[in-house]
Amino acid sequence: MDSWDEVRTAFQVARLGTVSGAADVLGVHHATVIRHIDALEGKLGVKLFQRHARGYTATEAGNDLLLVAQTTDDQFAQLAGRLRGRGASVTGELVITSLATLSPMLAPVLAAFRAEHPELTVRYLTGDRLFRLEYGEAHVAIRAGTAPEQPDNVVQPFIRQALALYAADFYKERYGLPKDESEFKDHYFIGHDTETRAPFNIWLRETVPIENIVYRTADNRSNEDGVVAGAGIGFLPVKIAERYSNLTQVAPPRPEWSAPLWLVTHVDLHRTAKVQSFLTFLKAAARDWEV
Amino acid sequence: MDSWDEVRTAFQVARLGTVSGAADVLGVHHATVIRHIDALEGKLGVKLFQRHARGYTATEAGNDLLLVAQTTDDQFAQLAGRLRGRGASVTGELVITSLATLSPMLAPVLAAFRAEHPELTVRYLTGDRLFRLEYGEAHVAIRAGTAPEQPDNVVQPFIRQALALYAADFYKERYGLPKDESEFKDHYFIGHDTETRAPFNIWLRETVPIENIVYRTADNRSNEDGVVAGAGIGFLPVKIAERYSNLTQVAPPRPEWSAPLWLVTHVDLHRTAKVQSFLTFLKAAARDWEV
DNA sequence: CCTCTGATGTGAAGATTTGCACATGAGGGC
DNA sequence: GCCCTCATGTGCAAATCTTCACATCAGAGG
Repeated sequence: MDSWDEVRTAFQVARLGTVSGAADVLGVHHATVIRHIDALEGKLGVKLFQRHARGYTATEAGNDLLLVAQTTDDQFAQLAGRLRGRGASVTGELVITSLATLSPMLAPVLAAFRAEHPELTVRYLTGDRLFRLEYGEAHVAIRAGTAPEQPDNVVQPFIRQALALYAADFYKERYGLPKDESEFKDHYFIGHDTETRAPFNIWLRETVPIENIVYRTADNRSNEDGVVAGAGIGFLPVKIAERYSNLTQVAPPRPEWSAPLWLVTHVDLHRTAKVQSFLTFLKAAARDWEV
Repeated sequence: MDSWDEVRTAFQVARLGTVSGAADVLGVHHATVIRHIDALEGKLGVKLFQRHARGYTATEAGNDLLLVAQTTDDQFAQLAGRLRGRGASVTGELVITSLATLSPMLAPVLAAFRAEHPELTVRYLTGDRLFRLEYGEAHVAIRAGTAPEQPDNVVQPFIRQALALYAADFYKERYGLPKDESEFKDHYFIGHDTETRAPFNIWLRETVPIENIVYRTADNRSNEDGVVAGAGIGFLPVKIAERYSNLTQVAPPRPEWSAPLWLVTHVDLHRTAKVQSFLTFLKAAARDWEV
């Protein structure tokens, strides 16, 4: 059965009883209908209809086909309805991936977005490995660093996350706070263990003597924990630091410290209402994360 | 959803994950598959797949389609199996129509044929009105008289039903029997009420004085009842007369009395195994009905 | 009885679909 | 690191399918 269109044609003929009627419904010429039927009967080796001058009447085989094709027609109609609706509405799954750092900021946004769209299921993926948009693993990715340049991805600038230097009360009581940058050499800092291309990290290594970077971590979460514990002065996103009452801002955020974030979507999904709707929502919510 | 073939293409792509694989299975070029998908997505306004260099992965919409199309594919496969089997096997209905006269002879044949084909349902239609093969009312018709000449019907000569003259015991005891044709003028006969073109009836009216045809009936069954009741000498098919023990053959069957019978089938059904099988069976069984 | 309408059926022209060739790109294995 | 394989994607020619025009036929209605 390798031609579903012919089944569809036969279905309409069986339903309506005439070739001409079926041709009208299908929007094709009646000759086409006749040829479809002939072809189908030839392939199946069964007569589906008895031909007479007043129309086609279905044989037993034709009636059997009618029943099967009727349900198919119904199911396809339902499917088309669902699919067309899905294209224009915000339902189903929305899969977001980002660096784990952004989780505290993103979580309330995702929760609010889902609250606006009750039929939506949010999947928020963070992890060490990069989730690949190309394979449908996510609808939207938030990436840091230099602009990704993969061909099938739609990349747009998001925000520059405001970063500032913070010290915990424990540190302040023990070592005091630097009044300005010139006193940094007399203080202890928290930095990345490995040399990264992150702007604030480069700035840190250029400004502070390497021996003053006394607490080094491998990931952002550990870095945050170190700052909060008073292991040294360290960089934190402003939005994160605001969550702790025991932190004092040592220096206000500067643009040159922050790496740009990028919103990345797959080109196939970028135009969908679901993705567009979320992007708009996200950008509005992120306005005050900016430097 | 006005192109089931495109759904079928999308189904194979969703199932296999690659355009090339789907193209192989479908027996078309991969470019065709791509265009089908593009067309379908365009019509539905939804992305069914995310394209990447290693293949196509289905979106939620694509997975939805996959589920629906999978059942469709299964059902069509089953249907094709049933239909193809039906073309080559003797199952379903077999609808026969004939003059009511033939019922006594036909019934045992139909019973035996059905016994050979347990999946067959026999519908034997007799009645005043002619059942029309063109409208699918019957698979096989047995007609009397001159050869029917409708274009869509396949007509083949069947048999000439052996007719003979019979008298019942009641008649014989009261009037005796004619020794030969010359004594017919002294006997009473049973004939058709209206002038028919049936050969035996024409012969009767030419041979026997009209006033000797004293019992006239409108249909064959009444004619038979009249003969059996001894209302006069009358024509009966030999096969029918044999069923009665109280009948004496007044004159043996003659070819010129009998009208030819014809087997008629609709051209669309004539080549099917069911019809062919029945025709063969019927002709074998009818060999001894012949004149 | 005759016409008129609305069916099916078929050969030829036209339009759409398909197939082909080639380009491009991503992984896997040596 | 490089090649080799196997994907997708696209312009153009070819083949198929569709449409058109016309023929035929059955039945309804005067």
